Amino acid sequence: METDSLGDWRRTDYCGRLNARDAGRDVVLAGWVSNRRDLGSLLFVMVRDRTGEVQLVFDREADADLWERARSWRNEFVVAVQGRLRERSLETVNPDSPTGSVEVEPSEVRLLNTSSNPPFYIQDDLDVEEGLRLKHRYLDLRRPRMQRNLVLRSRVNQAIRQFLEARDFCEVETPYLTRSTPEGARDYLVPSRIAPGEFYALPQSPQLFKQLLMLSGLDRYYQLVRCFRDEDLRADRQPEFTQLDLEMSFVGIEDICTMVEELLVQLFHRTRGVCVETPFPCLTYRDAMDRYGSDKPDLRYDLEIVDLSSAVRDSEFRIFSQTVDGGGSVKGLVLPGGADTARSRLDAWEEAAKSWGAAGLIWMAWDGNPLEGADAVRSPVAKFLSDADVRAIARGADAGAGDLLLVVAGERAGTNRILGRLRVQLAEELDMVPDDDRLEFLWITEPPLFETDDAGRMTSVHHPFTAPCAEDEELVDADPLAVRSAGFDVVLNGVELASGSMRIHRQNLQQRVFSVLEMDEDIQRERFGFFLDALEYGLPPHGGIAFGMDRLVMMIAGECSIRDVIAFPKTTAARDLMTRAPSKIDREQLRELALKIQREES
RNA sequence: GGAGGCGUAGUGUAGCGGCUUAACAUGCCGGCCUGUCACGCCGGAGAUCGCGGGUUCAAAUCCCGUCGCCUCCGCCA
Repeated sequence: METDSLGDWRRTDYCGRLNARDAGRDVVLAGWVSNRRDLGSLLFVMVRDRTGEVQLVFDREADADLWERARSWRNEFVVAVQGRLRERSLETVNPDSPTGSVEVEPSEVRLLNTSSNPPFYIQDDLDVEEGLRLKHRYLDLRRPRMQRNLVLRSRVNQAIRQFLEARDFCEVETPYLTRSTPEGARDYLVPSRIAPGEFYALPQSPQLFKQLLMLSGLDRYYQLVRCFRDEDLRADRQPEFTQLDLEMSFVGIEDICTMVEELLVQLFHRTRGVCVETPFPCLTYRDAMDRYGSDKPDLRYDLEIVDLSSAVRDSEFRIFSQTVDGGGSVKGLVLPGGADTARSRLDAWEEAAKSWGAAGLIWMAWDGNPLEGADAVRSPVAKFLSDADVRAIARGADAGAGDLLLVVAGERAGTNRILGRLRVQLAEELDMVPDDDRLEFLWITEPPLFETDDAGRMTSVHHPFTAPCAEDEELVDADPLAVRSAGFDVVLNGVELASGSMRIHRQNLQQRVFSVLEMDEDIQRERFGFFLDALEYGLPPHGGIAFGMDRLVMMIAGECSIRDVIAFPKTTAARDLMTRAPSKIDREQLRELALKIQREES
């Protein structure tokens, strides 16, 4: 099909911004045909650009030649049109469209490019396999909703920069080709051509660089920076992701937190027009685990974990009393009005709890008034419980008639974890998560500094540069697992949005922490020598935080997957279906990098 | 590494041993239509049922394997 050149035509307006106030003007528009309605000698064509769409009207009686040309247009053809914008007559106004009060009467049109029929409709309420969207991402991104998300993301970035620049933060770029520092996630590695057999690692975060910038005296640093972690993917996790990384010198936790709250208030106000309340509620890690069984609890619903340990300490039911005797916990969740829950569902919950490591899940349903004692409750263990037990449990759980109590007994941390997962599942299954735009921010503070991994080795909960709480510093060598860190996370609706901490700024403490992590001096020198050297030259007290930008934008956009706010994301197998990366490389490239591919064992 | 779900015209689904020449919707192509906006009406084309193997007289349908996508667990300092 023959196409025209744009020539000297220049767009005067974006389609989506036209309204009745513009009526009477001559306009030049350019965009993609989004829809045609051919009524015979009358033809309506919608033209779409980044901002929206507007209707063109071609009338054979008005201009047979133009009408004939427009009739050959198909969806997604690229067109430019020159014409008069006119107000629609009252009966023909479309109240559902932002530009529904106007239409364009073209005087001349140019077909700038044709298009094959796209594999899916370019419209918002589409329901196609995500793989197909990713393969044709450039078309997926033509959808208004995706464009809105990209524009939103740009605005968020802009608002962040403006906020931080106004507070004397300085954006510094740090290297992507850097040194592998084992610990933490798997590195993405880049072979060096010039140094055969040696590798760069892509940064898991600019952590050490930003601390060194504090040493340099930059005082306040930030960066919107790509980070890389070679771990398995999730709906909220990509192998390359963007962080808002920032660091401040001569501050305490509260300075960083206050500033972050102000930033979030401004961000949500500017981009979504909502008021975020500050200060955010604050939970210690321990409280969060005890009350919600999670270090990122969703506070949009209650369903708090109740501790029944003291209520059942002297219970005749041995499983309860012995658990408490042995230092464990008996805890539960109360479902108000849940007494009539179907047996099959209770069984399914027990199965789930067992799959998470629970010895069992005991349910107690109060059909009558709990004060009546054992007669009022139905439970598989009812026969083991005395009247006094049942009353004490009901009191401890604050359960009333019609309520259901789900109980797990066992070691404290495990019990919390299991109930925490059950809490999330119950909330989803029973529709307890409000579907309004509620935003429940909170801080989680004082997480442990260390934990042990499966093999019993000591590892950092956050990273090895996190400072311990001042009052716990003495415990670092003596009882490392008891040490609380000066770390803090921002949680929003059950999603970890940001994680920060005060950092270690004295070499001696840093070395003690490395030692706890079972790194002897040789290993410390080999892995972090440059950093330990630097610590001799006056590192100021400092701390910082890093936001997951993909998650943040996802939350602001109201999307459920970070893939919907990333222009070109990867699948759960870390593939790019559009470019088909990763891909094999040719022998010559391998040779140049001094690499050999080991044949797969079959 | 593990668990689950999905895979059938361009797209979204139905069919789940033989009533199928694989159905429906939408998109696409053609025709008709002067106020549509999910336009409408009429007609048409379009599918090696993801791939490979097996069971069976007979497989889209059952079994095994494999690939791809999604969700979750492990993992993500």
